[in-house]
Amino acid sequence: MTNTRYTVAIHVLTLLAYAGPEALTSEYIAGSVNTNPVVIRRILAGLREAGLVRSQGGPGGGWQLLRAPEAVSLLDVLRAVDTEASFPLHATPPNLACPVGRSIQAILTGHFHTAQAAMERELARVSLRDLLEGVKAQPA
Amino acid sequence: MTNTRYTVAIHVLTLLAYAGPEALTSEYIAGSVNTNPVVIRRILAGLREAGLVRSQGGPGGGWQLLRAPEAVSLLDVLRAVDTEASFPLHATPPNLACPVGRSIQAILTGHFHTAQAAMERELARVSLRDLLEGVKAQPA
DNA sequence: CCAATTCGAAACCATCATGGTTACGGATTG
DNA sequence: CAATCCGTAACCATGATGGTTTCGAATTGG
Repeated sequence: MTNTRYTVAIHVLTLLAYAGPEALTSEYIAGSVNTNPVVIRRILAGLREAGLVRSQGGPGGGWQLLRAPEAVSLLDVLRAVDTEASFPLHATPPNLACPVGRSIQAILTGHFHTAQAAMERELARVSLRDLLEGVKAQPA
Repeated sequence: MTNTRYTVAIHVLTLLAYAGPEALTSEYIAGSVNTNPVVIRRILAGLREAGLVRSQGGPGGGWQLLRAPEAVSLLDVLRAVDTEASFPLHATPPNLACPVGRSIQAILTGHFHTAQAAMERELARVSLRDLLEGVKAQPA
């Protein structure tokens, strides 16, 4: 999994929280992330669908955070980008004539879900505000 | 991450545990997983480096589990295949001239590590023996 | 010693996800 | 009306992944 969208999404949301009510353009944001504005718009489009941000066209437009930073958890962001962080099963279905092949997927699904849930519990404990505090505590 | 090696590794190890002391050939194992023998050998080569299995060439050869099923956890398997399950950071380094860009990676690394650790704690609680019991409890 | 078996490893390929880029239309602002 | 900015499609290079073929080497057992 070399999918960096989750990290970029968190970065961008933290930047928006840092900026407060001011709208930031995708070009400006891309300057902080160090990538292309279209990449930023793609990711922010998903976050908009999740109700986390809004966009505004035209001069003076850009992107704004719709919730208070303490009301957005890292789990919220994960759900918004939906980068299926779980464990993928087999590429091709196992042999159903084999006792192990027949049942392994159902068994693993349960255990993977439990592990995933434990991870999500931790992500739910961290908010954008926590990240902001970390950023501001940074030495110049 | 559409990396199925972890799931296949667990499947194969469960199959070896199911077979007991008998050695299974990569071709036989591939029949259960429903893939190519070389794919199986590739994955098992990694598990051998981790000390989980051994291989034997020639007629009557094949693969055997080196530990008791209850002594192999899903976390052991994850470490063995080392499919960096964590969250990748930025594709290109963020802009260090931006306060958020400068500090976001270090901050996220800590939180990601905490979440990853919680997931691994759950994986450590499940052993191959648990999976075997699930397989054997399966209706014919 | 020989033949069959099995792994080991390299090489190659098709497929797919990803991030980056260009381009252009549409909406908004002033 | 002109400038700004998003929305979206299209295209591309890159890399990871799983599958496949092939051949050599080691081992086993007659």
